[in-house]
Amino acid sequence: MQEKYSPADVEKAAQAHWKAIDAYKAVENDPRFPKGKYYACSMLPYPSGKLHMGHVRNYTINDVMYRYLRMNGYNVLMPMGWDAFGMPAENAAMANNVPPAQWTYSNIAHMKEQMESMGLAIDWSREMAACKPEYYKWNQWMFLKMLEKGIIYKKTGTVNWDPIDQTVLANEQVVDGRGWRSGALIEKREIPMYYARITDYADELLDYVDHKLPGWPERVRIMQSNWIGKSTGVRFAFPHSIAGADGQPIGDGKLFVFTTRPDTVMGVTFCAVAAEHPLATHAAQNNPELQAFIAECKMGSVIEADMATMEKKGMPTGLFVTHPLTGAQVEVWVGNYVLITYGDGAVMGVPAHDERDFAFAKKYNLPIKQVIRAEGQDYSDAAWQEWYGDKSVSIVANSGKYDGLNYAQAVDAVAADLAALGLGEKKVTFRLRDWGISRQRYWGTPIPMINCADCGVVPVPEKDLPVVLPEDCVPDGTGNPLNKHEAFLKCDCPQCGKPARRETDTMDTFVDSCWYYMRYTSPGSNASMVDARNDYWMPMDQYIGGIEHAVLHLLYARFWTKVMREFGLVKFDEPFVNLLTQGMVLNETYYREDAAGKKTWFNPADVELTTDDKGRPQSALLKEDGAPVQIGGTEKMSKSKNNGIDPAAQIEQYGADTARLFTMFASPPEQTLEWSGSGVEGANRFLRRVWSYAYAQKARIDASGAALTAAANGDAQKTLRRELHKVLQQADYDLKRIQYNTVVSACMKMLNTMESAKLDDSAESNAVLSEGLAIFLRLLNPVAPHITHVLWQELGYAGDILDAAWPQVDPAALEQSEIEMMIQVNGKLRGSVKVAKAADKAAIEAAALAEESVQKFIEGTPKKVIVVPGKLVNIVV
RNA sequence: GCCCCGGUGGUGAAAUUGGUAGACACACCGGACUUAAAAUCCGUUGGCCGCAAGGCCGUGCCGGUUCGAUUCCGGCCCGGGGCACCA
Repeated sequence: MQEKYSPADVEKAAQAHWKAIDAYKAVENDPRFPKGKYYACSMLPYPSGKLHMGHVRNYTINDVMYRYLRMNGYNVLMPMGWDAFGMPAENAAMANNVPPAQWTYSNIAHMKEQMESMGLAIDWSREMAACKPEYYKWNQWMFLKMLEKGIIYKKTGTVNWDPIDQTVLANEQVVDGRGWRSGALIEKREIPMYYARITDYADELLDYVDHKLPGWPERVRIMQSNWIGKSTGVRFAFPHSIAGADGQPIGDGKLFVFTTRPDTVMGVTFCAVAAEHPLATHAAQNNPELQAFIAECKMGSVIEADMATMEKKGMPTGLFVTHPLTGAQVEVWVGNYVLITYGDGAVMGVPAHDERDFAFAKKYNLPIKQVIRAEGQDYSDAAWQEWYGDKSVSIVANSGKYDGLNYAQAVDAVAADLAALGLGEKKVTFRLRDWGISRQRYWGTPIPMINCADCGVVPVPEKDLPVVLPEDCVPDGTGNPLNKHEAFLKCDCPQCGKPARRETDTMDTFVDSCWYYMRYTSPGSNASMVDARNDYWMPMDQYIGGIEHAVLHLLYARFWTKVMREFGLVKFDEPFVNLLTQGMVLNETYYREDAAGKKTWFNPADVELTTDDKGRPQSALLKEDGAPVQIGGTEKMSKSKNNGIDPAAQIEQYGADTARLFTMFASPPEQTLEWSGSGVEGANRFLRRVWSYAYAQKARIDASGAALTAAANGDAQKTLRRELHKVLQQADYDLKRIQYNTVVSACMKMLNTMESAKLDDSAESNAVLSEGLAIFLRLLNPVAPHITHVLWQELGYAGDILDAAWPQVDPAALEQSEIEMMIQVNGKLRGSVKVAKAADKAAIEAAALAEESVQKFIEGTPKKVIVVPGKLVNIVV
């Protein structure tokens, strides 16, 4: 055994051993693991080139879970794969004139090496990459099945066009009116494309996320719920006879609106339509002023973020529609706050009971008619704002036959009357849109369709799948290179056999991540996308990934699963039973600002900090030139702030165990983690101490554990055993609730306890020590698998620590004849007293009252004495 | 604007969900070892008062419930995230 801890040697040896025995290959129904399967999976990485700290954190959490559960008898699966399609590869291709395929495959190779250097328990036999035909063939197969069932359909629609990336984005990919990757202002374009009917599943997706996913974090459930955005109300029409250019009534003579407050319908004093609404277009024909206003609205609507704060503006169209229940003529306005994309692009205006309508009516002097009062309140003294939002107390008033009805009654009555007129019905509206999956991009799954001059758009027959994406293209920034790839384009029409052209659009890469975690379960499955093995592993027991995927990926994957269920491919409703969203990794930032205000960011590794006597940072100097830089605060590690720490460099300097230990120790998995160079040093110092301690005690270790039963009679022995088992108990609890930072604390505490134990040289002491180290190494193993693997061997413990049984708390070790109880007087800590463990309440009370240190706080007889068993005594005076 | 999640020493954090606040670390300071430095080891470290024994205060702020509140309730302040003219 080496005297000094050498991470490089230790990790090389451990990793070679794992490789030699194929340690992490998971087999269905493996008899070695009696507790059954546990599928713990991380969100698959994009192969950007190298690992970042977010990956390290993600996979370490996954790995700790794996090792803990395996030692507890579970058949654990931890797979890995590559989100290998997507735009960065195209951008890199343009920059370096290399095909995306080549760039991607070499990145995968490099990142895989880095993962191996972390000592992760990955079953590589299940590795997948989204850009491999054997994978994306099944995207195409699902596409065709969904097309056949009408779950995918083609339509020409207004789409978000990203002018920098030259592609269409889903609504979800547009953030504040800008492309989620490029940051470019999004334009509207009309493009034919394929949509998936996720809205058909909106109700079920909402129901499960609201009520049936207890293993998901509350905030993710709320985010999804908001995203789906269910509203219940009534959709109804205002009849009219406004005719268009063709002489026919526009919209069949009906102006449809949607409202969640049909109980206020008698208070309508105007209608407002979106700038894009047919009535607006019609009215503008001979009205240049309105034309200009509509143009202004369309311009403004590009930047959604500004819309919320934008002033409510409108203009009358001069057109009138008929109120369906009163017959009154209602003027139609164009309003800049009405969205063409929601409902029917038109709203009824009830200024008395809607904040926006109220502001609008005030501004343009439109009538305000109150038709709601609060329960128990007079009609006259109710101000609209106070109870508009609270449907539970509103009563209809000033509305003829509806007077006196509460919300639910009014909705029913109004809906029934509108239905009788054939003008409306109850309706549920969602914020969620159908998912546009076509992308005008090269590096993705080809959409398996063929355009034939005679037959039109024809699906590729299943037998001809996969439609293989050529891997030799180099995009040049002028659109999709497939459009120039004759060998790809050229094909025969499956229907008529005549020469035809292939569709060149590819699928959104979110399709790839919809089901990859199921493909892991069925590697090599050629006859179907997943096989019987999927039934064994899925649904996934634990999914781990970043909060940034709380809506998009997780919603699409849930949708996809439900479609697969419909096709009989899976038997469950939801793919992910438990979800852990790990926190971001942060680091300090340093910058200099030039005269023009442009900031240059410096990597923390190149900056020297000076601190005051409390250790607070005072100033920062760039190592290179010794001149000061500004301290910019702690932010998410990113390229743009140049505050990333390279995991490879950390592993090189300290070893993987140190990197793992630090990332687990610094904060709980779900919280943000602040990088700290000295914290890493501390983690490394701990592992060096572990090694030195094991080295020093090696001669005393009796790995057989034979002497233990007779041992532990001395006070020091008992105390040590008690401490160790107590800490183990706590650590077990923390492992179960995935609070790994305190598990590391527990390891540190154990080492401290063993080091300071005052043991003699007896065989009994040696036995206690042997037990202690065996517990300690196994507890530390999930976090630091390499050093514990080697020490387990060096100290002569039996077998491979990987499959050692998890240490069990010995209740006998925890037993104490005497316990210390705290004494409070009026809730304030005043002293403590040792009492026999078996002491009854009266005895404890007496002992507490007799305690000298507390007596001076007690005058006369105590009013009351509260005894909390095993904890404390509170004396109330 | 609405909806979430946070706020605890100089710093990261803990407190098994109402029972000893600050575990475990980092940093700082002091000491040992060393010719010296690094490494290592030992010790102090929430604030205030006090020579000390000890006392008082203390988990963003103000109240409340309770024998007892970081934890529960009400109202504010601050930070982070999500949604945002959604009818």
